[in-house]
Parts: sequence; C-alpha cells; structure tokens
Amino acid sequence: MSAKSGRLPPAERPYHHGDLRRVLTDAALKLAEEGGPEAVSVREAARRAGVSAGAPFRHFESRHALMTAVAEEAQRRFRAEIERALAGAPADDPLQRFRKLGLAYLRWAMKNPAHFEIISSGRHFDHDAAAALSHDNAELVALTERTLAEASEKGQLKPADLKQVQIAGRALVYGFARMNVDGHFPRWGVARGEAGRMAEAVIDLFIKGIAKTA
Amino acid sequence: MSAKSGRLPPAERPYHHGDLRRVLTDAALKLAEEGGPEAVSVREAARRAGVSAGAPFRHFESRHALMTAVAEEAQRRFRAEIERALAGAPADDPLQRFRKLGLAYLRWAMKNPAHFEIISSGRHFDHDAAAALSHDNAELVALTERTLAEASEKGQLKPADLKQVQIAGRALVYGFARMNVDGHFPRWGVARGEAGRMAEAVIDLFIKGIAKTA
DNA sequence: ATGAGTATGTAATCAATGATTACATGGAGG
DNA sequence: CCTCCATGTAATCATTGATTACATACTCAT
Repeated sequence: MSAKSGRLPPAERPYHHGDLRRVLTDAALKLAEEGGPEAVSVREAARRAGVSAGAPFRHFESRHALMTAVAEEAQRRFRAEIERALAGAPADDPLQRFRKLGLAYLRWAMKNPAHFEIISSGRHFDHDAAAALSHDNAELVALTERTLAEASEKGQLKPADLKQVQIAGRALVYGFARMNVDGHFPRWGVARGEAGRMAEAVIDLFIKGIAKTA
Repeated sequence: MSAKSGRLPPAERPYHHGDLRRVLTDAALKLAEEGGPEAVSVREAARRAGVSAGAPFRHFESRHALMTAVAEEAQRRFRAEIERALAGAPADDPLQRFRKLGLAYLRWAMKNPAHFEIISSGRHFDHDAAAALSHDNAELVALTERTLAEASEKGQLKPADLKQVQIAGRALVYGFARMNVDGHFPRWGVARGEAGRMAEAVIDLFIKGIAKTA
C-alpha cells in the first residue's frame, strides 16, 4: 500500500499518504497527552505526520472536527477499558460490579487526564457530530443503570430513588475525576499515590451509604 | 480624575486611561460570560476598553496574567455570595448550614458557568500567582470543614471519617456543578429548570446518608 | 513652578495558528 | 490509454499573543 510507486526513491514519501486521517488523529491524541487539549494544533499534527499545513483540511473540516475524531477514539478506548475491567467481576454480585465500574472509571480518568477532559468537558468538540462517541457513552450509562437496577432487584440496596442514586453516584465519581484532572489535589496537599487510595475510599463510602448492610 | 486635562476636546479620551487594569479585567470577565473562557482575548478586551492592542501588556504580563486577575475577581465574588447566603442560616444547626453551603455553591456555579470554570479548572490561570484567590478558596474550604466538624460535635452525624466525608461531599458538589458547566445535562434529557431541583435532591440524599437521623 | 524620571499608552512589527484557494499529483475505472 | 476525482502542496489571509521603539503626561524633589 505504501510502496506502490516503485520509481520514487525509497526514502521519499509517496505523494498520497495512505491513511493520513488516522495518522493525524493519532498525532493529535499524543499532542493532547503531552500538553493537554489546548496543545493540539492542526499544524503540529500535520508536521508530525510529515505533510503540509493544509493537508489535514482534506480530512477534517476544522480543528474542531479533528478534536471530534480525537474524542471519539478516546471514548472508544475508555469504554473498552471499562468493559475489560468489568469482565473479571462476579456476575452474581451487581453491587460488587458497580464498585468495580466506579474504580475502573476513576483509574482510566486518572491515567489519561487529557483524554478524559476532552471527552467529558464538551468544550473541545462537537457532540452532535460525534455519533460513535454518543453511542459509546450511552452504552456506559446504560451499563451502570442496569447494574444498579440489578443490585436493587437483588435486595442489595436500601430503598431509594434509583434515578437520584444514579445521578449522585455519577456526580461523585465525575467530580473526583475532575478534581484530579483540574489539579485540585496537589493544592490540597494530597500526594499523587494517595489519590488512588482516596478514590477507593470515596467509592466505598458511597456504596456503604446506599447498601443495605450498612 | 478623568477630566483633568481641560485643553483636550471633551469627547476625546485622555491619553492615560485612569484605571485600565480594572477596565480590562471587567471586559475580560464579560467576555468569559459571553463566550466562555476561550473567548477571552487580550485584543478584544483592549478593543472594548478603547485602547491599543499593546496597552494591556503594561498591566498584564501575558494573557495568562489577565486570566489570573479574572479568576481572582470571580473567586472573590464566589466567596462573597457563599458567605452572603450563609448569613441567613441558623447558627445553632451546623448540618442545616452545611446544606445551605452546598446549595449556595451550586446555585452560583450554575448561574456563572464560565467564571466557575475559570476558577476551578486550574488550566486558565497561574495558581501560584493568585494569592488572593488561594486565600479566598482556602477560606471556603475551612468554612465547610468547620461546619462539618461542628455538626459532628453536636452529634448530628453518623460516626465516620470526617476527612473522607469532606472529600466525598466536595467531589459530589463539584461533580454536579461540573456536569452542568460541561453540558452533560441537556444530553441526559434533563431540562434547564430541572437541574436546580436535582441539585437539591442530590445534596439532600448525601446529607441523609451522613446524618444520624437516617 | 519646573525639570527629571517614571508610568502608561501607541504604532509597528513578528511568529504561530486556523482557514481558504489555486494548482499539482497520481490512483481508479471506463 | 485517458479522464475523473481524491488527496496533497504552495501561497495567502485574518486573528492573536507578544515585543520593541517611541510618545505622552503624571509625580515629585528641588
């Protein structure tokens, strides 16, 4: 695919890139990792891909569109990681699965702060143009709802408005992840390794609050 | 002060502005309100102040420095509003004050999304250069800690690790505010007016979880 | 008062970036 | 083989953050 034009010197890149769209997306993902969402620039991505500054606009209408592709890929990875983590959880203990869900969520968010920010802040891309992302996200939301409902049906929860519990849980986890991403912890005198344990403690505190055995 | 130079035509602005720093900060605050933090540009602030594009740099080392001033003013307003709201709360019921604290926090955050984002995201300004902001913030943190401790001393709380409760509460409220700022609610099918009631419900759910009477 | 020194504003300029346009290249299919 | 079209390049523009040389006027010591 890339060595089709034999008459060109092998060191030269062929005129057509092959899969520039993907290469640009990957470069942008890396730029975000390195310097945060603001550090993603079309030109720098083009530079890293070894193409001209105008080339990316053949594949992305605008910088926003590039960020949308970045967000979709990040969300895909996020979902995959969550589901991978959940695979090793006991199927007959929904509350335990709910806990694992929260932990996996936080672990990924803390390990990939820039990507987490991109997919969650809604400021970096156009949500309406990201159908795949919306789907992946809805899938995760449905997963937590289902898990919580199962826990309730199995009698693992105190009587409560499940919708409210769902939102509170989401706010709690999202807030914790955000506090990490937004740099609150260092200013609170929370060491880097400590945040992980605190995440677990906070989740357990929440679960103890909604579980029946409390 | 502004009409000192009598020989100039009255319609003309005097060469020296008077309080350009403040005017620029106000313009930037308004720009943020209108188009979010990214919409704040040094040049547009200068334009609105009626000065040249280079003038702001006499007062702010960089755009970041301007944003720092914006953040300090926003944080000042935030703190003032919280304390104002808390003034009308019963002094002898710390748990009730804790609730009011959370509600006032969310009300301000939802009413001033851009300013809230600026002061809380840590990405828009230099925290180390914002001593006043750090002080105001620390003051609010201390206030909630004190209130929670009082509630505990008065026997209003279940036995628990207060530090963990503090962090969980903060994560919950911050997460909810962030979900609003980050545009999660419309995508969840939550109407605009509904968010306010949900905020109250979530706070009450949390308080019921930590209160003794539960 | 008055002249020196400084604070504050202007104009011109630079580099980086997002975006557009005209043109070049070459792969795919009749 | 030749045409069409997807994809890349080069040149260009407007906007923005930032710097520099210069202009203005406020302040303060004498």
